[in-house]
Amino acid sequence: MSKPSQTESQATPANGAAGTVKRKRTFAIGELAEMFEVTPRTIRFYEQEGLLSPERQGQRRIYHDKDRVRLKLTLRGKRLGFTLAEIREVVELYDAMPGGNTRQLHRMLEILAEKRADMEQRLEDIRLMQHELDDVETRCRAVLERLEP
Amino acid sequence: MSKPSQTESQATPANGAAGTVKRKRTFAIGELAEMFEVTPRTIRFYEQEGLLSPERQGQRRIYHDKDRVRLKLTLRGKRLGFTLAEIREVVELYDAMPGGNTRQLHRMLEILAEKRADMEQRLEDIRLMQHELDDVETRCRAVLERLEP
DNA sequence: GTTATGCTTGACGTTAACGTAAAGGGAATA
DNA sequence: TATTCCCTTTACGTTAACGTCAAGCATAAC
Repeated sequence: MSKPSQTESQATPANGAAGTVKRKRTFAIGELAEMFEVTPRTIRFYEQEGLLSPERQGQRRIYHDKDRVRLKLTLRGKRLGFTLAEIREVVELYDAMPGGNTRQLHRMLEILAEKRADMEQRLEDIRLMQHELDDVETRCRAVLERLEP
Repeated sequence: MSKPSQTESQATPANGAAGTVKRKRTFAIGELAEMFEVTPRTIRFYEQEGLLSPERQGQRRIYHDKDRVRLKLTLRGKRLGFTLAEIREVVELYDAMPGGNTRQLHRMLEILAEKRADMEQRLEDIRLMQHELDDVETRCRAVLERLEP
């Protein structure tokens, strides 16, 4: 595939040594980028699209663990073929949840149902694809068997 | 989603009535397009990209059942997030299979293994996503419970 | 001090996968 | 015969999701 279908490659934790107070770990954009094997540009782009809103210290962006999690979810959504707009829609509603009005909550349930149906369709597609892979491989090996003793 | 995640909506079989010889059914581009809920443009584009090679009668494209199947597989591949280039790579090798040399066959097995790994990653992503959906829905309903008696 | 590293904000470029409009052919139907 | 469909090719337009400079700031290392 063209997409980096990895999960998250833990970078070396620069702070938070054993025996120390579990200080809130933060990340620079480059660290986060390396973690997930994306470019800083990608992360800035996601921010511009309303998917992330990191803290600032002066100019610099400071990412907390919640940002890291959100990035992870975003990338997972991408691997599943969701557009950034779709992901943002969920994210925004999710942020508005505590204290969200009833209408928003119901809208959220609607979206959840849609996504769920989507996942089911994807599962079915994957199952079918796997069967085809099995099929092709079987035939492939059969031909090879006749060519190589 | 933006994508038409449907399977195939059987169009009315214009020929092949009961009791008739199972005449090879063919399709015009418009019929095929309607079947899969895509535009003719999309189908022509796939041909241009080497994914389809329909028969011609004069100018007109005539699609046989094998073309229909190939289109179906292509669209499934798309729903799974494969690029047209990736799909074509498999399709081309698949066409070259009977009579294909050993090297090609082994290359095919390689690709199959890759795709298989990809499917596994996708399954994992879907499982994780489903859990998150469950999670969010639970919390969503909890909040609603406190708002609506 | 200066060199290097890593960050910042523009801003224009690129690719995939089509969309859309123009101009025309041919057969069937009114 | 004229109109209506459905098809054809050509060609330029569009959108999403970044890539790729360029120019500049700040801090850490030498």
